[in-house]
Amino acid sequence: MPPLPPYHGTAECSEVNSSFSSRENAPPHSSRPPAYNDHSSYQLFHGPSSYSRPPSSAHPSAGSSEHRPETSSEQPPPDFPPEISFAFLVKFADAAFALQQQKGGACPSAQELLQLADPLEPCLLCLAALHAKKKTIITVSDGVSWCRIASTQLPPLPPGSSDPPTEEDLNAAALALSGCIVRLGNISITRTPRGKHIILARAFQVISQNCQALAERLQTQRRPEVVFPSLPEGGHTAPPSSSPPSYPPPSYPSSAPHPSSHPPPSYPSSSAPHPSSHPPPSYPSSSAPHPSSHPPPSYPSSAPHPSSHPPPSYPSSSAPHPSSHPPPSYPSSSAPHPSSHPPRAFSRDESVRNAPFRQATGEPEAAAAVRGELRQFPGQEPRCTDTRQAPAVPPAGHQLYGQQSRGADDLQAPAGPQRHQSSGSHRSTPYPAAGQPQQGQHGLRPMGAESFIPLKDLTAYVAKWTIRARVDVKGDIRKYNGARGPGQLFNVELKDKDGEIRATFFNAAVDKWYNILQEGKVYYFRGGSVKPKNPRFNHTRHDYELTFDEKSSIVEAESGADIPSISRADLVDIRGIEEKEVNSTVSLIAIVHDYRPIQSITIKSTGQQKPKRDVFLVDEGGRSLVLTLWGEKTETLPEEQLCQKPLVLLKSVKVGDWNGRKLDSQGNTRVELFPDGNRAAEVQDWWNQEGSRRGSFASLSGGGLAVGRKEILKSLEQVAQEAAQAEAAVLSDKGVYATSCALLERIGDDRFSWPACPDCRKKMNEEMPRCWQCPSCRKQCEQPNHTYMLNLSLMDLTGSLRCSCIGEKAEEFMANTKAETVLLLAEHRALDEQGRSFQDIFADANLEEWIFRICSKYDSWMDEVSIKQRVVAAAPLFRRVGEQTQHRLDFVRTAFHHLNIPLP
DNA sequence: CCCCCCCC
Repeated sequence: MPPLPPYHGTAECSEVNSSFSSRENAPPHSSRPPAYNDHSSYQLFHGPSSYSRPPSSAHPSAGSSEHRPETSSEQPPPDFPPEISFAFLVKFADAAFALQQQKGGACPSAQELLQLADPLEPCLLCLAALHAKKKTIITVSDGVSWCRIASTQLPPLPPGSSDPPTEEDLNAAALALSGCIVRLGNISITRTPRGKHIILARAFQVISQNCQALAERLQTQRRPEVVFPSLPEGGHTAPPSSSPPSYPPPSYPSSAPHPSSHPPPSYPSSSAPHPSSHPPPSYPSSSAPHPSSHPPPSYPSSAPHPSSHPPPSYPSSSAPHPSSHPPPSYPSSSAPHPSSHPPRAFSRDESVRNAPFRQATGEPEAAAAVRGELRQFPGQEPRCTDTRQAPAVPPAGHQLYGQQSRGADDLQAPAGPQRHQSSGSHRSTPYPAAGQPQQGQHGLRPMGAESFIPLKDLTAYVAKWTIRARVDVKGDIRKYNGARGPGQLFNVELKDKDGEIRATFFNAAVDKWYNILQEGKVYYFRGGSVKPKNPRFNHTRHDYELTFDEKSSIVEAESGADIPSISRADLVDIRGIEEKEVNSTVSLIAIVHDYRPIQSITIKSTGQQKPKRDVFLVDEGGRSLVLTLWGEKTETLPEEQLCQKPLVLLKSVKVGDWNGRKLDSQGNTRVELFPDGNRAAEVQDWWNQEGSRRGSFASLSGGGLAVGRKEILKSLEQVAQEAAQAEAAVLSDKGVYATSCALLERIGDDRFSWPACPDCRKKMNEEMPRCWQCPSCRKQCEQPNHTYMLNLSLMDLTGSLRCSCIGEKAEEFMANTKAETVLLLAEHRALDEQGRSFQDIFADANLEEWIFRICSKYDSWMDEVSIKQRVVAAAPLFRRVGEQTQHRLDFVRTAFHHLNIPLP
């Protein structure tokens, strides 16, 4: 297709103009130019093209036209079929606007918009098509502009094709779509994190094949791509309208009912599997045609349906606009615009300029941050050629410690675990020169008196040495089975003023020294052996390591104030951990703002039990991060401390990547309550003044899902494929985990919970009113624990995926409402405090984009084993469609203003 | 002489 821009792979395209128009909704108005007809607003947003253009006097959208793409000034060919139009997308706006009026200014819900847009079946001329990666990419035109639409449906195959069809068959079939008029079913528009728009058609159907000549003619002419007005970042799925097409501009009065120029679509409604002669492409396990992608429209009969009801005519005398926005009086076109949204230009370029997400949209910080990370994954749009890259979201409150001077900022040496009780008193202790041991405070002259050497000077070639060092970290005792039988050992990390080294104690030395050595204290060490370290296991800043035995000499030193405990330069803040590589080691100071009970975990490899406790850390960045304390480290933070939300220093914790980022204690982790130093004071001050007043913190890990930079996002197709290819052992055990960015198209609202046993979670039976029994564990209680089991339909460019979501995680999709509440709403047909019915709660969840953590596992039901997907965590990506609608409505007002049309 | 670092 030489005149058409090359296909870049992702059906990215084209935003069809979904902006708002006045059209039929516009009242008759004296200033309205005669040429202002059904399509003038289309031009307004679409650029100077094609359809009859309003005189420029009525079209003063200054500042916008120069941003528009060059568009052809041609009319569509006169023989162009009337059903072909992009206007269906524009219609949506009218209907939404009308609905907003009806709702007294409130935004239509996503569900309402969806119903407005029903049946979502525009007809367009196919100029070109191709089939790739189970997608059919159709380039369609309305005679003036073009866009691409992706569908997961196969192109219709000629009879006699092999089954399953080969790639060649599919490509040939796609090619044959050129010149056909296709009806596109079940359309949605989504916006990718990088601002591209993707139009998806769940299904398409060829309704006429004899427009080849038309298509060829158009293919040889350069025609503009349809461009959406630039929407705010976070722009989102807009179910477009598809009322009976109205092209070319007819001359019916603007307020008249829409002439229904077409018979109702002859194929079943969009919710049914498409009756194509060929089955839809089959994805592993998940790709069956969506059985109920849209509920049957239960649209209130009084609502204006764009295709069946005359749109409201908004008499100019009507009451003041009930919108929450400034009453738009719009006295004249020269008056300052009252809208908070300036007239917008409608080019992609502008959407780039608007890119700084948070500022532009007030989007929640977490979502912006997630998106900031998403921009790190060009793989999400593999062939995306544009270079726009919104600036990374700067981590709020982020501070750099690396450049700080040492010394004053360094933490002072702790005297032991209860250091905070004697804070700061060591600071004035004069620093003794190395090699000149001090007189003991009690006249005691320790054996180190002869001299000691700095750690950094210690090598295998120093014959007889004494060192003076702090036990910076004392590791746990570890049992092992070596070549020479079982043994035990522990490590310490020794530190002096300007060096560090690791030392190990084996077997008898463990018995002798483990209890004597105390973390944080300073000792003179003598009689150890020095050997080169193995850098694979030992990451200290020293080339050697030490071994002490039971005959070594270790004597506590009198003071250690000269040896800083930890340098501020070594401390990271929580936001900084996002950047850290998985498995790296970090140290930080933070507040423990929450904690979980100690659990006993069975270690898979050994079968032994190990205690574990999750605690939640926060610092002035406001991000929460979970730290798992393992084994004996659980004892470092006892409950009575935890409940006071203490300040802690964590030295050498490992960065993990479960649900984003987390931390794990290691054998050599040091946990210190109430550390000293500037950094400690900083965090504590923040907590005292601000943090402690906040109820919750956005999580970098744990409950909510934050996608770390290193996380690879997978398409739903990949998720299903990789699950299908995974080892059976993994699928039946842990499951295969993947993270995906997708649209939550719908949550099934029939059977969304089960009465779970509070003890074993099995389904309980109600033996009699207020008497439930668990058939599994025999527990009896008055009230079961109603637990969500949601059926989610996810959708992305590559297809759809059915997932379940169980338990508390599911509450996130349900406006944080408990299953029991939703059940009650359903039972009593009641409304909650926000006036929502149970269907509203489901409806409001639809069409939101999330980052999903999906676990694929074997599941057996009725003796049949299949792979099931479960959402184990999710982070919202964009704001609601409804919010976007609000923005678009503002946009309409601006347009009305510029057209000199008074708003009703 | 160890060198494991865990669980959802």
